[in-house]
Amino acid sequence: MQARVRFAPSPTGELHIGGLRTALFNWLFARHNKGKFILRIENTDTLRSREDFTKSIIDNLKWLGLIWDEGPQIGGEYGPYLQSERLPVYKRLADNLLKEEKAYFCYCLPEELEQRKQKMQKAKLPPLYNGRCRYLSEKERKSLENEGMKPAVRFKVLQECELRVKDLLRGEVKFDSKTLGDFIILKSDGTPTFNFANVVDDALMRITHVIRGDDHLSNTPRQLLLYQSLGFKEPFYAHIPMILGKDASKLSKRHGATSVSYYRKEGYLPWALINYLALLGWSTVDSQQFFTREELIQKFTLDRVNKSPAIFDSQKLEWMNAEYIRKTNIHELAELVIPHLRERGWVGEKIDALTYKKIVRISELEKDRLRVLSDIIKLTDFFFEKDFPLDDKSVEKTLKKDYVYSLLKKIKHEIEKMDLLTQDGLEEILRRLAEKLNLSTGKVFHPLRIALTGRMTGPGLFELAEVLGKEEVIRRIDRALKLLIKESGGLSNGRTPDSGSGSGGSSPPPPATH
RNA sequence: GUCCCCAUAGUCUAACGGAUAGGACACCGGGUUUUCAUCCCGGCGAUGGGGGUUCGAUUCCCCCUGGGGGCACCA
Repeated sequence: MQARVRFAPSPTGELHIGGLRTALFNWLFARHNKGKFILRIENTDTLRSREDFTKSIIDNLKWLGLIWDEGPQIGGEYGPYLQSERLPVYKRLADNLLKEEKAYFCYCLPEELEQRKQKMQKAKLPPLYNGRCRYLSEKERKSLENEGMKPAVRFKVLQECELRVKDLLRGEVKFDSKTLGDFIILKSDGTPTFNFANVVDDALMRITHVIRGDDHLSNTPRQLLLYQSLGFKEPFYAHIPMILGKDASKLSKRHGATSVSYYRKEGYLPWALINYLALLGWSTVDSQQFFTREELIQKFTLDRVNKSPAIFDSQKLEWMNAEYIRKTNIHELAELVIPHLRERGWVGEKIDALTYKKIVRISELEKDRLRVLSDIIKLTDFFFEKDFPLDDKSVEKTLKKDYVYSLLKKIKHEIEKMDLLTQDGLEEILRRLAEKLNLSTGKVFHPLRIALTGRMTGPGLFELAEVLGKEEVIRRIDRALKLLIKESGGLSNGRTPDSGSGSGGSSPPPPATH
């Protein structure tokens, strides 16, 4: 028998990290077993379901490469795959249950139910439905109906019995039907509830293995009852551990970003996300960390899925993303980085050959510093903006040393003599200059770095200077010189500069004259 | 409250009932580098508690504790 599994998100929000992990395990299971992976949209909550969420979920799954074999947009022989298009199916099966007296109409109002529930909780009783509408006579029903009451359909939990969930991960889990209580299968507006729609669709879509979050384990006995009453064969179950937030409660918005869209926007690579998530609750004997797609499919089996919940560690995800960025070749990386540059307004829709070359080179230079793709923005402003800001601390600590003014002048002079500013050429000039002035190389490199980039950190000085080009480098040195003139104007008006290095022998720059 | 699930370092995890309890992230130290990052080397750090079973328990059983989830006309 061919394995058929499904991912059945409800479009009441963005695709969630936890949902994605469930989708991933299903997908891996299907691919590993050469079975089918089915996508079904559970949009029976008419109030909260939104079409744009459906679109977004579908879009994100595609982005991640978790492609389904049957489902929205591609169809399949067990469709439709949107629950909102399957209403007649649920109605028909609910009618059958009514006819067989396995279900009954319930006229209780939501407010009544809520009140009763609270009472029972106060009395420290399990808050189950009390069965008020279970034994209504035909007459009573008619009169309620005449009052215009729209009933819900409630499933009758008849016999007291032990329900056994055969879970592939946890073994046999037993439940007592007494703890269940009659539950609604069709709401008064005619839409099915989760337990009902889920069972009906899984059965009709020939789902063989239900792989889903641990939080559904306690729903399973109700579903088992439905399978039996409907005359369907129950599937195999695998309840995988949930993903928790830092405080070990169910991962939710208050733990920070949980939507796949967010990670996509930030610049996480789809496979990094998948690789990281695969390791949350699953592992190989040797604790292998990195997997190619083929490897993961080949190695993934349910029997190596852990039973205990896992805390989502965004730091490790970030590390893994950085690892994958480093493994990306520079042309691919450039392509990945371009949308971020575009969004920032640093490049336009059309990119000419020269700009493209520059982006490729910058990607290469910054590669080791990127943890997420959007980091490119804060790292490379000096490559794209003429008037990038200078870091105050760096200016204070390094640029304002009194030997720097004359040093920068000399560097500028040397550069002006070059035909073309090349990486090697600049290095030679600066090293020679350092030797001549009896300065350590650092003393020469650092001030120039700040003049060119505004900060102490970044790619190799010679490399980045070559990207900037001769003219721009000179312009930036001038900018720094002007700044020093202004600053020292202030200094000569009272404050004394804290003593400089002594070597270098430069005279203090002239006071500003404006 | 009740039912169910879970329990190895801060985090993710490995370990036929038999190793100094292994790996990864984070953290700390050192080295390489013009800086940052990368890279390399090293370090810190765990079987929740109590009972059994056994020659021997991380591993099997029971109790306790702790955490989580369900008990909706949400999914």
